[in-house]
Amino acid sequence: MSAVAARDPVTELREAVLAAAAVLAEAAAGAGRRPPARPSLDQPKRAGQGDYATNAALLLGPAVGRPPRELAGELGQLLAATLGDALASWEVAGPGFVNLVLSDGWHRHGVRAVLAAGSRFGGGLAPAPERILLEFVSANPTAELVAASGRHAAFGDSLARILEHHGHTVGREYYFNDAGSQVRRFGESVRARALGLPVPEDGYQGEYVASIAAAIPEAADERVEIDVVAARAVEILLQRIKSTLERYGVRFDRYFSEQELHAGSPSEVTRAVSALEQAGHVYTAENAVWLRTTAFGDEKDRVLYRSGGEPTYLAADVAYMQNKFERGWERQLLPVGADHHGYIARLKAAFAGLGHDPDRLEVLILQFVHLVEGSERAAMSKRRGEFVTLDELLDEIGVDATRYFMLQSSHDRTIDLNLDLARSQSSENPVYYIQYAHARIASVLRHAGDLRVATACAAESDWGGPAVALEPAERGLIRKLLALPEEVAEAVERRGPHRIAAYALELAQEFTAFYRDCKVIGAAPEAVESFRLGLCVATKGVLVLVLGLLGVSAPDSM
RNA sequence: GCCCCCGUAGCUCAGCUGGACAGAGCAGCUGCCUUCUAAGCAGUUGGUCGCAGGUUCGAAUCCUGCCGGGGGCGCCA
Repeated sequence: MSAVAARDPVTELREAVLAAAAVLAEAAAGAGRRPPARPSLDQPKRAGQGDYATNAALLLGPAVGRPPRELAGELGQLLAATLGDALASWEVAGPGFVNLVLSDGWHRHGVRAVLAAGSRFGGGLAPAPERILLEFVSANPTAELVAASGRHAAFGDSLARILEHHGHTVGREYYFNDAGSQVRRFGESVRARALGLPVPEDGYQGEYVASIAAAIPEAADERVEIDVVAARAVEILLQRIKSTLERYGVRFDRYFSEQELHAGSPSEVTRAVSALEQAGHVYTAENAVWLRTTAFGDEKDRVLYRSGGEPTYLAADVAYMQNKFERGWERQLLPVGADHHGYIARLKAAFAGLGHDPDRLEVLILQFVHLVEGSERAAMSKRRGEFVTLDELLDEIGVDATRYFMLQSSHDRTIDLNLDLARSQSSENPVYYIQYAHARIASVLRHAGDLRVATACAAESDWGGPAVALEPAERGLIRKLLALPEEVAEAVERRGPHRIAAYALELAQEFTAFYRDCKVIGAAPEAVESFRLGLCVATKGVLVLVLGLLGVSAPDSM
């Protein structure tokens, strides 16, 4: 818990509102009485409704049996007393909102706070920091990464960055299946290609398989076991996947091989299943070994070992979850594709069966990325080889546009990707608008010169007093900067990087309005120029910060 | 049949643990480059928030039903 970071002006303001609401609640109904819901502190969209507005009195009214507008008046008086000079004016509005107008001094102080916090601004606010393991992408190394993987990669990477900024410790892992039937099938497809034979019906048809086969001299040698060919092929593909991810700016702490879980005696899979067995959740029927997931709300029990004795993927997944837990990760996040939704219940059941709190395993569903051609929806099947690879997408529209495109939508919304449209519109991607704002600031600062900027940003610099009124565009930009802490908190709470993408765009818009209305270089008196330079530096810092959270670059010129 | 997600402006989407006349980008139309970057700015056109009920002082937001789109219901993952 960072005391410095917690002292951002909006958090202070929110605390003041909560405190005032609590005073009113207690006065009405005795100590211990609290408002029924958390009062809002919004920035109203419409002019004339204050810089901030709270519905505290509206929530309190029914709870204490008094008219909201009357309570709102008392709330305003309490706030005026608490906030002193920071509050320029307040009013009761509508059914009982309290609209607050903050002073120019409060706004100037806000810019100082942003500058002082630097790259830590808006961060470190997690009330209870946790050790979180985020497993994402985890695409099987039987094909190159497809465009849809770009969504998973961008989502997971950005979420990790946001969680870290909020104060959590995050581990990023890519789990890959290098055992089991799909891998064997892949090996068979590679061999078929090497021998010039038709690829099996249920095999992998894509052209890339031929290039893999060509890279494995022993693939055509039928004396070499298929598992060896499969292993070599997996190794090659994993390398390709890693380089694509690197190009995409996505980092993993570890690539976790499924085979690790099957190795040793007893293996981790064996140990995990034993643990479930000792807890009484395992039984044998029809020669197969079953996990009683129905005891935890699943609709039917699931097989751990098939009748032939082979472990299922579920068995390995259970072992991996246990492995993560034993390494000290207290929360596990697992973004998966929408086609895995039926898998959630059994994973949570197994997690609970191992004795863990199922709330600490969060499976997040990412809806699909649909490839659209014209108005047709095209299928993307890895086996048939009909897909756009992530590399192709990056070739076409670049890393920054791809990441922003993937991150701007909420994870529960399907993304339609029209390659032609993406190509023709890539220059209209909002990401460039944001980057452009950053480049403009960089240009302004270049014109001012390092020395001038440094003196302007010094803590003791003169930024003008009450005699110099701030422009509306300045005040608006400052409030947008100060909104970052709650935006980050919101993005964390919802596991929603798209909130940061939207915020970045709004911030760029506010800056552009400021740039339009407020000349920086040469503004008079000098204190105004100093203040505006400080505001530019603060804005640039926050843009760098949020673009960083999205994994997007912040160029100094465009 | 059962389960999950979505249905907001011509297009792509924010807003959805209820709040004050519905937001942005793009596209369209009209203007603006001797002025800190025109990848920009100003103005303008455009929406019964899928439909119908319900809860509420107040519903795009919560509940129910229906319609439409996507996905899932194997000893595949």
